[in-house]
Amino acid sequence: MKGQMQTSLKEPFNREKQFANKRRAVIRAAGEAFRRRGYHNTSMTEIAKALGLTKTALYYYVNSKEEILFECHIMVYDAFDECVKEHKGKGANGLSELSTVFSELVKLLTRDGLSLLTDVSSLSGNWQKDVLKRRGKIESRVTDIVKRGMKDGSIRGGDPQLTVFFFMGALNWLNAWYAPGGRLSGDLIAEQFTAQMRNGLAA
Amino acid sequence: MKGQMQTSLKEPFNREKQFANKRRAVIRAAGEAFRRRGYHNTSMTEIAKALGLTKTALYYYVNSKEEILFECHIMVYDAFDECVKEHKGKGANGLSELSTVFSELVKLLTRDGLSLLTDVSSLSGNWQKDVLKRRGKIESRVTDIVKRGMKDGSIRGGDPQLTVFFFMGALNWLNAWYAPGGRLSGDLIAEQFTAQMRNGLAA
DNA sequence: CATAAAATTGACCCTTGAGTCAAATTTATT
DNA sequence: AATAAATTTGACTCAAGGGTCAATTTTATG
Repeated sequence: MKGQMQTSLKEPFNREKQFANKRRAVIRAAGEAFRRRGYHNTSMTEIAKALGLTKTALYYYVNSKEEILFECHIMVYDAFDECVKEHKGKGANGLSELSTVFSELVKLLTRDGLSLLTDVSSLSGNWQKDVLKRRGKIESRVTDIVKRGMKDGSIRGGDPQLTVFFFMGALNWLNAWYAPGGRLSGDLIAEQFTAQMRNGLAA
Repeated sequence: MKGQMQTSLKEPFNREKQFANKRRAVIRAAGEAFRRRGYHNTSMTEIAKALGLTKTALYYYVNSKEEILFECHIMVYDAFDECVKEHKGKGANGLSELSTVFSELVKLLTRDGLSLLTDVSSLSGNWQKDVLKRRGKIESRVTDIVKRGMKDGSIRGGDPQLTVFFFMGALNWLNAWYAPGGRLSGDLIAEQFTAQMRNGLAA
C-alpha cells in the first residue's frame, strides 16, 4: 500500500488546488490594477502581462472580464463578512464592538492585496444586483452593531443607516489616497480613524 | 440713438452667453450621467440624446469626452473653493469653521446638479495632473482649518491630513448611495454628518 | 516512452464607441 | 430676399479591446 503524505505536502501536486490558486492570483492582480487605474482603463492584456501570461491564458481561468470584477467585489465582501462575524456580539457594548470591527476593516484594506472597488455600474444585470445585495447585507450588519450601541446607550442617537454611511465613506475613500509604504502606515490609519469614528458616535 | 436694454433682457440674444450656457448644460448632463453610470459606461451619444441632440452637436460645444470629464471635476472644485473661501477665518474657532464648511459642502452635493466624481484615472497627462493638483489644494485648505482648530484647542490632536481624509471620504461616498428625493434629505444628511464629524474631532 | 490531460499561445473576429467631415438647416443682419 | 454666421445632422472612419479557436507546448501518469 502506498504511504499517504500530509495534505500540505500533497497540495502543490493537487491539480484543482493549483488551478484555484492561479485563478485567485488572477483576480488579485486584476483587483490591484482596477484599484489603481480603474476597471475600464485596465485591459485584459495588461492584467495578463502583469502575471507573465498571455491574454488567452487568462481566459483559461476566467470566463470574462466582468466575472473578474464581480469576484473582486465578492472577495472583499467575504473578508468583510468574516471580520464582522468574528466580532459579532463581543465587546462590552455596541460602541466597542463597532470600534474593533472598524479598526480591523481598515487594517484589512491597508494590508496590501484586498481593495474595496467602487465600480458597480460596470457590472450588468444579476451581477450588479448580487454585489449590491451583498454590500447592503454588510452595511446592515454594521448598522445592527450601531443599533445595539444606541440601545445600550454607548452610541448617541441618530439615523443608524446614515451613521454607517458616514464612516463607510472613509473606508471607500482609502483607495483614492492610500499608498502602501507611504508616510501613513495601516496601523496608524486604523488607530486614528477608529478614534475619530468612536468619538464621533460616543454618547 | 438706440435705447440700451438691461443686460438681463439682452442676454438671451447674446450669442456668446448662449453658447456658454449650452456648453455648461452639456457638462452638467454628462456629469449627472457619469455619476450614475460611470464615465466609461456613458457614451457621447447617450449624453447627446439626454439633451435632445445628436452626438455631432455635442462636439460643437466640446472638444472631447475627456474634456467633459475634466470640466466636471473642475466645476465641483470651483464650487468647493468658493464655499471654503466664503467661510475662511470665520467662526469662533477652527472646529466651528470646519463644521460650517463641511455642512455647506454636504448641502452643495445633495442639491442636485453638482456631483463629486472620483474617476481621475480616466484622465490623461496634464488633465489628470491638474485635477489632482486641484484636489490637493482643496484638501490642504481644509487641512489648514483643521490645523487652526488644533492650535486654538478646539480640535483634538492627531495627523491633520489623516483627519481630513476621514471625513472627505464621507463626501465622496455620497454619490454611491444618495438619491435626491429619498428618505434622507440633504439637510438631514448635512446635519447628522456634521454632528458626527464635529464630535469625532472635538477636543 | 506513450498518452492523455492541463496549460498556454498567436492569429483572428467583431462590436462598441470616440471623433471627423462635408453638407444641410436654422438664425440673425442688412 | 440675400447673405453670412451659427447650429445641427447623417454617414463615415478608425482604433481599442474583449473574446474565440485551432494548434502547440507542458506536465503528470501508467
